[in-house]
Amino acid sequence: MRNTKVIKPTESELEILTVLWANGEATVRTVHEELTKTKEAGYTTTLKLMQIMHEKGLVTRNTESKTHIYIPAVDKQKTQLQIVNKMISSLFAGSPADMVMQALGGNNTTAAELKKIEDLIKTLKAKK
Amino acid sequence: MRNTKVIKPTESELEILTVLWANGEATVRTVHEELTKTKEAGYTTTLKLMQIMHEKGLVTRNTESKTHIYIPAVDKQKTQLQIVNKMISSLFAGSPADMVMQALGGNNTTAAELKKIEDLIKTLKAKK
DNA sequence: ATTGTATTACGAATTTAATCGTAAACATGA
DNA sequence: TCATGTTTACGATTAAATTCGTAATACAAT
Repeated sequence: MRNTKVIKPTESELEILTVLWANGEATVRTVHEELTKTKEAGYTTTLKLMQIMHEKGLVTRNTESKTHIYIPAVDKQKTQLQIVNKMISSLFAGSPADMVMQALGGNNTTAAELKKIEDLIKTLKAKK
Repeated sequence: MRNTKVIKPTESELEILTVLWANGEATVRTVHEELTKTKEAGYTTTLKLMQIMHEKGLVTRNTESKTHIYIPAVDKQKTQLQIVNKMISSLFAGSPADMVMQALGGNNTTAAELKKIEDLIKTLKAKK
């Protein structure tokens, strides 16, 4: 089986991946500016993190021009699922429903969002 | 406002909290034995973690008898919600529905669980 | 060419989390 | 009392994640 090695991104790495997923690809500067909308960070810190991510294989990069362009190398859906599943098993006794109830119950979820989920459930039930 | 300081439990601390929540209270030995069902861990490591949790205020403890009894000091629902919300905002662009769809879609969720969620949504919609 | 600016590379320092060895305190039972 | 086992306390070590200073490199403008 290939790809047995599951790389677990850290908190900071996830933030960076999120920017990359949203943009398809990005320079360090772009990522950094996106991040600093939310939190403090030095430029070289972001750079270093992205270099480490490259070593880990979380991203690839195009180094043709001096300003490197970073591309996410892990799938968004897969990564999200991996993290959500981990949380479900470690914090919700393996019950997705329990987790969903927390997520929906505590949040001011909009009617539109509830509808989306309802539809999803219908689809899932149909598959059974 | 009181309780401004939000303590963010680490991964290991969450595992311990989960045991404490399930039991109401527990000794280090109980917690440790519960943990080692799932993973490797030395007794003093578990002890140390629980002592640190006590320093942080994540647990209280009764030291009347030599064998101390630990009691969770943070609310289960609140803590779960805090973590789920953080994940929604950092990894799902703030959309609970997106997160739920990942959680349900990728998982082999049982029909019973789907039903539970459906009911929950009905309740939430009724409240609007 | 020279200067100024942006970028990468490198490595060190710091911080936080996790692990574990050892000793002291205490209780129990022989 | 003495030996044994359990528990706590303490501190050191390791490991992982994060931060950042500094230098080298490239590029552009003058």
